[in-house]
Amino acid sequence: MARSANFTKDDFIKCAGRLIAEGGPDAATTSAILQGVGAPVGSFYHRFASRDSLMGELWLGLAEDYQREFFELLRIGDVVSAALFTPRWVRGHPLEARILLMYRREDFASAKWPPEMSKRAETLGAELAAGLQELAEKIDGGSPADALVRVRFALLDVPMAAIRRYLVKNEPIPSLVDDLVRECCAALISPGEEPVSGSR
Amino acid sequence: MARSANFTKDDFIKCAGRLIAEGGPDAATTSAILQGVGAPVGSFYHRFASRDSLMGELWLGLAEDYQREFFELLRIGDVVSAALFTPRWVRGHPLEARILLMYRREDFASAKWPPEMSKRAETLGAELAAGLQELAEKIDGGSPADALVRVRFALLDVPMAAIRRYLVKNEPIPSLVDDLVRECCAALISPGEEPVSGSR
DNA sequence: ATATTTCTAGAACTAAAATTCTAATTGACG
DNA sequence: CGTCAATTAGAATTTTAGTTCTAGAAATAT
Repeated sequence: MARSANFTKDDFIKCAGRLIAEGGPDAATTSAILQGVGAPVGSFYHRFASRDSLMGELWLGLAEDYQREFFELLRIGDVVSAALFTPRWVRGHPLEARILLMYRREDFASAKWPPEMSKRAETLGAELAAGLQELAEKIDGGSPADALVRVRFALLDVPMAAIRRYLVKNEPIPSLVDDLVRECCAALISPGEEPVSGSR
Repeated sequence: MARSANFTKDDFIKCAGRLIAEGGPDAATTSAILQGVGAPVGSFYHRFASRDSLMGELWLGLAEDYQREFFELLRIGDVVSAALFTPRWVRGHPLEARILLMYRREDFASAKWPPEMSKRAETLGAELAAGLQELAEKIDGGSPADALVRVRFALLDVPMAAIRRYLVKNEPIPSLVDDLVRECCAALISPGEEPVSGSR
């Protein structure tokens, strides 16, 4: 029904991802992306409303992948292995990790994502909060509010902190990181029923 | 010997700091700073070689303050109270903390600080590494390399992770944070001699 | 073959930020 | 009081990134 395309949306998204993994979000300028793909501007704006729009799709895609996998583990219920998810994910997705985990969401949006994307991001955040909440109710960690803080810290903040340095230096995550995460997790979450036997 | 100044370097640095605390490094554009201070461009470039130069002075000043205080604690030697330093510093310096701890150094330098400043930053990093190294030798945490990772994680990474959320939301740091840091620290660093008695 | 629609092309436009440059002030000092 | 250096002043330039716009090319259905 019409001319066939030389490029796909994904060509642009992939290229932007590569540029970001190498040099951060600022390195993914429209012209750098264009040059990387070998496409003219027109072909870019034919597919994306704006650069922010591309950045949004890229970030949301990765964040949704990451969170979906994390939730699968959460369902199973083992707290420690949920805490170990992040280092494992980073090992399995080194490029994606450098994009998703080294920067803040704001670095991907000059404050103006299309509203549809802001909604998606909001949903993601709400789901995560709900999942953690549910888990928090199962442990005893002082008040319910405190238990939530505790769970979020043990399952997300500490693992992130443990991997960040390696992400920044672009080095593989040593297995010592898992030990550190495990030890913190055990200390932070009072043992429901399972002792601290290693999973990975 | 000459005309008296209407502004000081510090006027510009303070104003930039305020802007960054409110809206991040990108909010501290030269024109925003100029407007905040009420000065014309000429007066700015009379004092600073470039915007990067101003950002460098601002960042280095804060980093040096932070690190100096941290080292005073390190000398004393109590590991747990060193780990609790960061939340304490954030409580005492909320504005400075938002500038120093919410962003990466690169956010303050578009890749090009004057070499003198890069040197200062390098020195800071080396001093920190040396201090941690010294401490690492006193604890038993596997190989010497592992002990260093462990100490850095317990004294810096974990406390940072514990406060970041509150920094971002611009909320006061709850005392629960100290508990979490303390618990992790105790779990990570094998007790030299002191048990886990609370200090703050 | 031609009409229709999608896609390619890239020159031109816009906007924002950093920086330069030249001229004018101003205050202390001889 | 006139000179000199530090400082103020701000218009103008440069740079860089994002975006718009108009024209043309290509695939497919009729």
